[in-house]
Amino acid sequence: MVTSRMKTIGAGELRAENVGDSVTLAGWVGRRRDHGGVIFIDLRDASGIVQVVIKPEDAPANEDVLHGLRSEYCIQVMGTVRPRPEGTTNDDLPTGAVEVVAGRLHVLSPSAPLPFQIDERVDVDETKRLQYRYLDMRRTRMAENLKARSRAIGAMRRVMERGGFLEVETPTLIASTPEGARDMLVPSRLRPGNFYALPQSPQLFKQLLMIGGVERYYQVAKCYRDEDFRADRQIEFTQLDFEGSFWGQDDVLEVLEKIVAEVVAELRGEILELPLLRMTYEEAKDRYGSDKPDLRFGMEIVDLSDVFAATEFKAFGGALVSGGTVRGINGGSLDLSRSGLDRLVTRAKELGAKGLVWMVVEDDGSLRSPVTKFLSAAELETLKTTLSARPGDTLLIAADDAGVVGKVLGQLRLDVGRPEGNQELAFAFITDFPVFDVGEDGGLTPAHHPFTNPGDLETLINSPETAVSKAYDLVLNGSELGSGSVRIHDPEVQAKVFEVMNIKAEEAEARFGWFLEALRYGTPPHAGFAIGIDRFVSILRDEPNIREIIPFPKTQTGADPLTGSPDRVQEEQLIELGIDVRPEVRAAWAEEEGDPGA
RNA sequence: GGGGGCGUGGUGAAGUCUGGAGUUCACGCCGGCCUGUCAAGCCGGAGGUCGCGGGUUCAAAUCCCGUCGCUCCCGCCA
Repeated sequence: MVTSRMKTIGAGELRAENVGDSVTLAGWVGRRRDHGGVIFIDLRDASGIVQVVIKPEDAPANEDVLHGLRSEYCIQVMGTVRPRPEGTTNDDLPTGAVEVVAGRLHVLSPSAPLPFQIDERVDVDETKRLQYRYLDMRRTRMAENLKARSRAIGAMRRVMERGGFLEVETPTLIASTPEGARDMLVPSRLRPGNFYALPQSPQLFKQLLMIGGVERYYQVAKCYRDEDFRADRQIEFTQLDFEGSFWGQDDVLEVLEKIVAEVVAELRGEILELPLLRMTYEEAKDRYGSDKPDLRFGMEIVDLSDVFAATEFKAFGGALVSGGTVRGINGGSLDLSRSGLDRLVTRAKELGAKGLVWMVVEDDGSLRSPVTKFLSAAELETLKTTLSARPGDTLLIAADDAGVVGKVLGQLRLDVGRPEGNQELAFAFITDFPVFDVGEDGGLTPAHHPFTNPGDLETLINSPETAVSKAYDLVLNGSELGSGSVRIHDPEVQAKVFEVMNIKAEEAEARFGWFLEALRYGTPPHAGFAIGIDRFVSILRDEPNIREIIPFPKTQTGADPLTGSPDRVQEEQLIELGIDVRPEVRAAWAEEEGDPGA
């Protein structure tokens, strides 16, 4: 596979049919088993591992290097493939039926003693792994993840090419837009005091491509958002970004289905059943308390407002009277102790609930709970029926306004029910997102970027809090894989949306005037999507975070332990850029360098 | 900005709650023996400022305060 003048075949490619071949191998010394008279080496390269047998009498010229071979030496072996002697084959290796008898052997490059072992037996501290990422990626886990990432991108490209999409690169030094995530900034030398931003997405450029007549565009695009890190968030990440003209929502979702199915087939060898589930935002919030529901398990949120419509229990009745709701989940056979149940109550309060009612269904069907005495027998019976309660089940009930109840029960559902080690893939498209998120104070914040088609303009203007936009997310196992929307192609609508989103006309003109201008020249209706490749592959590989899928990721504080970035620059560079570091930061530097103990 | 967890020879862990000599285990490393192993085996050896600083104490890896690093989460991520 990766042959050259220095090697004729990959170590991992050797099979019984190669017996008798003279081969030249090159790779790294994995495990070395030195029996004094005979030495075995597991020779590893990008294709896999093969056993090399070295006997001094077969290779007298090598005598001086043989016993000096150490882990991760880079070597070249000229030898002959032969079947392993009876009883010494290794069924755990694809190459286990054969071995290579070494003739000449060259050390191409010795290795210093390793900072950690290359084998998979121990979880090495991640900072150490990142500091020596080039060694970490010799280990199976990282090597396989890099291959999976490459294959996933390859599968995506196949679908795009098949669909006639044009790959176009958009600039990564662009104008800053203060809405949304914080921009990563790059100072300009030619215009001192001015800054580029790195793109949070290619959004406006791909819309310009639609206006430019490209019709079908895609790009494997690096995106940048200067926000805090999470297991599934880095400040730079990669998306498959695509857009189509004369498209509506269903056109986008159908292409997405092809992409997702191709990638799943490539990495999991599974045929995905299409079409994927579609669910509205409202339904997802109602049934799962989340806009990215984990659909691998049930435990749905059930509205109990009718059950307790006339209750005398103040916690429930009070919430209902003030326009709130009572909802519950059947947690199934949780079998929690009293302290375990109390922890759920504490958790619910952390999440914003005033309290949480738990009930355990006893063997005789009666309900054990601190609050049963406040509830009528009829209420308890209806409750059991409504939640399909069976002996052993634990019921969790919260009462408050719908937003709080959804958030609390949605999170408890995940805390209590999320299946560990479940390899199932539960995809869903979440559609009909609201235009605005309504804050606790009733304030409106845009739920999407202002280029999203807001649907019905009348609704947007008269009751913006209920407006539903043509925006959709792709969700997998409770993770948001990406989002997209039908875009605005009418400059009048675009201006109106800026207005509703509290971006003043002069400001919109100053910042997006060029884009409003572009919309005026026969803009086709268009729609698109962007899918997060790091997240997608990390879930398909069952990895706990996206760093395992990124070759050179950053730590939670944005540092790269290998190269030492970010780093201070020379004063001359700052002068050239016309910028200076603020005095308080310089003071902190001085303190750091002065007397660290003080 | 806030909350939780972790930091002990090169690597991974135990020891920390309940203070008493850097103690232990596995891997690796170095040397020796060994001709069919594949996590090779046997024998011997080296290697640590218990993240860093301060405090309490006769005595601190262990208790207290601070700080740094890593990590998970909330906020944030239109």
